[in-house]
Amino acid sequence: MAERITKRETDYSKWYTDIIIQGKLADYSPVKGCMVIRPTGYALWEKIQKYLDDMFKETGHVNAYFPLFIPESFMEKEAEHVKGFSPECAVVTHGGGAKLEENLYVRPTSETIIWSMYKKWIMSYRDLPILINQWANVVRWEMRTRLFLRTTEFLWQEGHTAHATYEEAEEETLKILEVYRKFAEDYMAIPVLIGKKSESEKFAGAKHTYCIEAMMQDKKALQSGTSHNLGQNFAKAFDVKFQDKDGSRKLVWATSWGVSTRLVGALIMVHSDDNGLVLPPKMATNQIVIIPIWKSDDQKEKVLNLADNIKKDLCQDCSVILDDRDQYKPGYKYSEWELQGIPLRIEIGPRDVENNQVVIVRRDTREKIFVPVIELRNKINNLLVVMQKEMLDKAKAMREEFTFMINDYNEFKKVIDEPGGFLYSHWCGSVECERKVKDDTKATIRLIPFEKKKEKGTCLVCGEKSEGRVVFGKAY
RNA sequence: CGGGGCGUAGCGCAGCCUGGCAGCGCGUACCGUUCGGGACGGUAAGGUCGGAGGUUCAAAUCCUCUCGCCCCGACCA
Repeated sequence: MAERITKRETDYSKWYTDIIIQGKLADYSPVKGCMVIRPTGYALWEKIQKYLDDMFKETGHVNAYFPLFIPESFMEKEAEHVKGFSPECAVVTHGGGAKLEENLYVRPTSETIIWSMYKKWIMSYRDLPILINQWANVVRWEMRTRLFLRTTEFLWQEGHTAHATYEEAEEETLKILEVYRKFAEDYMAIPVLIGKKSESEKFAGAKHTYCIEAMMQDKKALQSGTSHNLGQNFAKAFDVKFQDKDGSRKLVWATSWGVSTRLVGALIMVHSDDNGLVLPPKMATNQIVIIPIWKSDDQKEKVLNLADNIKKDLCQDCSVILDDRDQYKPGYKYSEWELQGIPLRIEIGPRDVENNQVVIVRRDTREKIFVPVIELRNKINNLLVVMQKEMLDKAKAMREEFTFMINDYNEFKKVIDEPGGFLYSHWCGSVECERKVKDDTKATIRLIPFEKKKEKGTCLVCGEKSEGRVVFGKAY
């Protein structure tokens, strides 16, 4: 008998690792902090890439590719940026057997090398905007790593745009944030809060940072995507100016934005259960697995015949696998496919052939549904839509259950610890109070919500005036 | 970097205290019986006991050094 997955309530962290290792999504590699993304896990990343890439293209962006290596001097050009990233960079000092003239940083993010190129490419307002995205790997030498959530090397996309005006850059920043929100909710079935990061949480080198934040099943927050308005910081650092219509030379405005393989971690932690991965239909490589059941050869022929026909029928709408392996019993197959998160399982046995029906089992609810063969295609298509919606609704309901309005700091400390969740509280805006909350409770300001209501209140910590609530939570 | 745990068959582990044939479970291969929620019996293959040095007639076991990984914390997407 194969090993079971650790229950969420026993050890959430172990459960998460079990899902990934046993579900064959990824494996530990020989290199510390780095993981191998296995085909099952990579397929999820490919889904993410496919949908997002389409959305980026629809909003006018194009893909390009910049080098993995960044000259040390480039990193040092933007003060905040180098301060934020230097400590966590891998640096190449030798190449071809000789010490390099100048050290090369393995990119932790590509602003600097990209803006060194934008300097060459931007002369006139007619060259703007530049709307480039790249799919790439980056390296950040984190002290502690976790599969998908934080690995030394990870895959991501990074958009880097250049604009003539602040307003245009700001519009771009918000447009991408909306793309991220829509993708998270409509495809991954992950409800997200959108808002702005506080000064201390924003990107190193940004004017301000917007983000999407999701709640995991352990009530911790996961920053799932960021969109930065970089102002003119990188234009200044790399001296990127353009000649405007009126003949004057102006600094270019910048944005950058990204999501990473961390999203796979989010997908796992939001939906999965103690039996393995649970995938919303749109994120699954295959939506359906058919498990044929037989005893005699005579039954086998009849069952497989029906299964084949059903597969052909359903393949018109979605991706279907027929698991006709002879060496495993049905029960084993059920467990194996549940581990893989396949949304729907169709069981076809001798009794079903006789009654001209099949059994459908939903992965998310594990509900068994008996359906006449003639109604199957409609029923399946309907179920896939329903599941996609209900998974989002379920995640949203959980988030709402663990969202609290907190006015008193003692109560805050209690609630953040148990049950935990998103706490909406007043904050005066000072770094000191933010810091104190973090030191006392480990909770940080996840975001300052856009829908922040004008509401008079007093800061949770110092009691000074506040104009509205911000969202606190413990983060990954 | 601080704290904890662990390196023995592909995976999970026992054996170490008290030195004496390297074992168990799962998995794998083959044969037979099975097949509607992780089947069973039989046979077989599979090992530099993380590495180096030392003590000893004899080391997985005792001593010294060393390398690596995982978990918790600080840091971070």
